[in-house]
Amino acid sequence: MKTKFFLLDADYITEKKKTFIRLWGKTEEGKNIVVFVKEEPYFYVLPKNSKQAKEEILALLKEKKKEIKNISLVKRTWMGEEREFLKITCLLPQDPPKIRDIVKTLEAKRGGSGSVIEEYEYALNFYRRFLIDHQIDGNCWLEVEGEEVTTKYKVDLAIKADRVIVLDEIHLPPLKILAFDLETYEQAGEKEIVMASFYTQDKQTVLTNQKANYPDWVKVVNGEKELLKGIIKTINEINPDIIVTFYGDAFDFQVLNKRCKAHKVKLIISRDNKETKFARRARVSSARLNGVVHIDLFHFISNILAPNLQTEVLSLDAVSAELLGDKKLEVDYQEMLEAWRKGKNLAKLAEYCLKDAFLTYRLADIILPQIFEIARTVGQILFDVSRMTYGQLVEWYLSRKAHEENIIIPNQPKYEDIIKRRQATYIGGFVKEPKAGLHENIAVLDFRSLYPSLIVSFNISPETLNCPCCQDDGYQVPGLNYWFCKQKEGFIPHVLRNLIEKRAEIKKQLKKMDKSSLAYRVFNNRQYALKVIANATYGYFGFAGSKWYCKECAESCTAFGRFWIKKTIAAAEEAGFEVIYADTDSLFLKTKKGDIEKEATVFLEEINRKFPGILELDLQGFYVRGIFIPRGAAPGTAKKRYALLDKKGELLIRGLETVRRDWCQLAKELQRQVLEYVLKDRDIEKAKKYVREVVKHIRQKEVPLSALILYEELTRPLETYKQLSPHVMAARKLKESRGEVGEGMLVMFVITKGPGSISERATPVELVNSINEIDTEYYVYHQIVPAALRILQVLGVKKEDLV
DNA sequence: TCCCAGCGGGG
DNA sequence: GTGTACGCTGGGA
Repeated sequence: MKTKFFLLDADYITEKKKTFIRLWGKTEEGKNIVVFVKEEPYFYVLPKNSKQAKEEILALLKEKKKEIKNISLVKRTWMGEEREFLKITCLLPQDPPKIRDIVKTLEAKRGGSGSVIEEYEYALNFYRRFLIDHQIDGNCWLEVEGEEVTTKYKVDLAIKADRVIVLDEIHLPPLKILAFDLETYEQAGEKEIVMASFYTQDKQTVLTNQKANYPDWVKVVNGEKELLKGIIKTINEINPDIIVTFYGDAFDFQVLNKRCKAHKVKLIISRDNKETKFARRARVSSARLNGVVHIDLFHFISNILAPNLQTEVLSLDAVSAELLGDKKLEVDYQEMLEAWRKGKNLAKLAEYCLKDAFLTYRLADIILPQIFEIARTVGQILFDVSRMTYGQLVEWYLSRKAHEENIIIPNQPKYEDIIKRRQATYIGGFVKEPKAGLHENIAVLDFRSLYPSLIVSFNISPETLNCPCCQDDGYQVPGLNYWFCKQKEGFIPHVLRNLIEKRAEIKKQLKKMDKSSLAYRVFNNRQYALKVIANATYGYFGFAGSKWYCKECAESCTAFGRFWIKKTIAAAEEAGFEVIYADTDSLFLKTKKGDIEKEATVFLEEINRKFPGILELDLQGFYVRGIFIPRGAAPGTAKKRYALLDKKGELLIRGLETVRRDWCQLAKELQRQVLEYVLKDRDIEKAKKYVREVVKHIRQKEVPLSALILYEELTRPLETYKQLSPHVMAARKLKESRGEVGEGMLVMFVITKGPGSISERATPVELVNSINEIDTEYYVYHQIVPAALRILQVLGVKKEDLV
């Protein structure tokens, strides 16, 4: 029987020493399907002498009583050369690393006979390896041939298949997408779930255990345990293919899991009836529901989209404002606590909760198609791809390409090597420090994909570095004793060149397409996916955890980059521009003679004729005014900081927004206001006056106490702190007064007047009776003045001008 | 100056 | 172990 379906998720199970890949998906008719495919794990051994190595390996495995399926001799490319490898096929997915541990004892460097030099690809994740080997384009249409089997899974169809064929179709099957959000109430670090919202195309509902008068889309249950059961039941009834959350990995699913454990409720949402698992990852674990894809949009926004977003704050509120033009319902934290405590305004909270799910759903509308295309490009599944950083996307893309070209995938560095690699620094991009202060009529130019262009143009790759064939006439790296091969294209330039060409081809086709068509949207996302990978390749060379790490390659990219941007700066100055700031691949220009727009356009045309290969300078935009703050000009100016005002009156802010919760509300708002006065009103005096006003208000205690609260979290048990920072001291006082203080508690405190350090005077807000107890000078000198000076210092404003 | 610890996202 | 991994900043010592 032949069946066609769209792949959504992949994992594996082991049954009686046999391993099956599970492919979860959806048929064209909308049936949920699972396909089992038998697969065997394997890895490679690079032998010094293959006959001897094979004999010794077999003897050793016999001695250790370790079973394998077989050993065969294969040819693979390694560091640009074809070599003979032993391919060891194993029985179970966990075997390759274990058997590798035995085989490695034969290496000479580990005191063995030396018949084995090294082992490869023993730590590749099993289902990811499967996708690579079968050239499956991540989430794509597949055709399988096999027979139907019965399972206890929540699916309409289960098939045991022997053949998987990849189909080239762009449409999506009917998918049910659910956005979901929780509200919790925290006391002494202990969180309880009090509300949940669900948003799908045809069902929007809120569930809560807090009694009040609600609209009819809110359902009230009795107690938290019933609420948990209700949440699970609601999700299972909706039976979504994809669940989207905003920060669900680190918050919603974590809390849900914890509270389910506390009430002994089983958190089963998966299609194989297994409890929700948390796949361990770098900083947060990911909630994985077998057969149902959980996408936490925050990862993709923070890992991939952030550099291209205006906002530096990645909250649901700020991201929605930018991408959707919509915002969260306004409810501040104090107001929310009050509502839960006193049962006040709960209908508003229900609306707030549903709005969050609604925004998440709408963000998914935009973001999911992008992730789908990246998944197809990289060749891995949605769940993983949606959580990858740039480096990981590049790595899996290269792994897939390596397999296509019979190239061995290099090993991941060991932890000690990562540490060592981190110490090996090299010179980065060229930065011409900005001329501090305000500038008018600015043109911003930048190189189109500078580093990918350089990698392709100068054949920058680990195997082409200092090749013996081009000692005298290779691509010489400016200022370094390296060269790259001119004879043979390296693996990475080869992959990148194809990628850039493919993208150019897609962009050409896009011009002919109807913008409202499905094909247009799909191909536009595809060219974006290719761009994402191309632009990340340089960083990947220099990333310490990278499999294709090559410090010399990364160093050469920046060296070529510096060479060309300096040349461009010189040319711009020659052409009569003032270069007010330049960083790596961008230049900020002013002109004294004539119109900046005309001048810059002419300059662009001229300079682009002179560049080699595919190097090209683009116009990023024109700006009416900008403020530039050099490194070290004010506290907290480690990275690039500037703000530009465009012709439409929109502000483009980089590196200035500070929204840490250890800053009080008043300071955060003040900084934004100062920036607007300076850029929009062009009035430094007004900004100064405004700051002095705020200082006066604080000193006269004319500000609400709530604007002065600092929020900091107790991340560990109170007793374990060596360093008695302000929030720790405040928490101690809280414990004295009411006894309950728990790990994970958000300490809300203010700095009160009196003797001692800031810490000693940090007081829980609930122990403060009036604004008169506040240490106004702390707020003036540690909050307001630094926030203002961060911007105003470069305009010649001094502390004394503000207080 | 160095070191410790929190932030970020969520609520 | 379906591995792991940040970079910056404020405050105390």
